[in-house]
Amino acid sequence: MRDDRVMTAGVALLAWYDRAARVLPWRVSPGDRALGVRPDPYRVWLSEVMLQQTTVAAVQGYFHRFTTRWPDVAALAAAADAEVMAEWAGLGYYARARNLLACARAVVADHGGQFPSRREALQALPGIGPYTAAAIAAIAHDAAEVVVDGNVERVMARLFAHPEPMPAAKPALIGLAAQFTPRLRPGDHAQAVMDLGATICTPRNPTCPDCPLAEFCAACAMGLQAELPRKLAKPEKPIRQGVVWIARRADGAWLLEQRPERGLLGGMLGWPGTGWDGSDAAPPLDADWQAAGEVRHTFTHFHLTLTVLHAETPQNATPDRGCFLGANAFRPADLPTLMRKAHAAIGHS
DNA sequence: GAAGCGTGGTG
DNA sequence: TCACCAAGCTT
Repeated sequence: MRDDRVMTAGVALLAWYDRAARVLPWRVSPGDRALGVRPDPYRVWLSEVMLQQTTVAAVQGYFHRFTTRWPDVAALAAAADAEVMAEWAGLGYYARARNLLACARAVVADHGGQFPSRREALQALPGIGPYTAAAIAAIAHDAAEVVVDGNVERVMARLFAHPEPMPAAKPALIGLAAQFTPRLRPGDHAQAVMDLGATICTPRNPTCPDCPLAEFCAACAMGLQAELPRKLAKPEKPIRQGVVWIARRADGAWLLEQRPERGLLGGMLGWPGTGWDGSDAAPPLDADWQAAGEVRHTFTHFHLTLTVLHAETPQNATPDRGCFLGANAFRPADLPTLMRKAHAAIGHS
């Protein structure tokens, strides 16, 4: 596409954004942005981290609870690890929560409590990679950064009918995104592409008749919009098995343990159990273990079938693993979803 | 560079 | 039902 045509397409996209921008709690509307209002970098950062590989619908409630409880980066930096992990429970990719805290503390300790404004400094912080650094710089500071996420890749692949499959196409798509990013309003431009990708130029069944870029789009002209970007087939997910032991003491306390910092569900609370790779383990204490059900759960790269065993234990029980957590202190909502499912499988409160 | 890392929605 | 997918980062 000719340069002036690309520029015209960018203008059309911003015009569409000015009337169709989604209203989101971490955003400044394009109208307010034009008046010089800028979003709070803390809220932009928090939203961007939560939105990594996660839908807006899933993030909304978490964002509201986090910002209510910890309204600024200093408050979050001062929070206890377990409180933040519990608040993140259910959102997934728990390394994000650990990095979130590490980042907040680094901003307080090394940056005087102010988020850096430059992309390079942002990207040096925990949990902030190339995308998130560019997004914060562009959205919070209107820096002329090229913001490339899955939406941008998809829109670029279609707009320019780039046939190369992902992820090999990434460098070329970054180049196209750089060509497409305007010098004026780069923050609004980035958010406009996100909105377009989320509402019109969707992965499946894009609604080209509603698209402000339709007349510029090479894929749409060729009817290829649903085929792009091409992706290589993913390997099949193996099925793994495991067991969890859910013990309830006479006083109502639950036997839980904190999982190792690294790895799956790292740092989260969970029920003592076996590994999920065929490795064996002994129950955390001797008891009359009863089969309570089976839970099926799918992670990013495998399916899991979890056998849930349950036992009532005497008040003086001394487990080999984990700690009893009082009935008042235990909330299923503090557990990752898999562990909530296991708790639900035993069928009482 | 590839693998590991969650979950809920959807077609 | 089930495979695919979402505003990626880390190792």
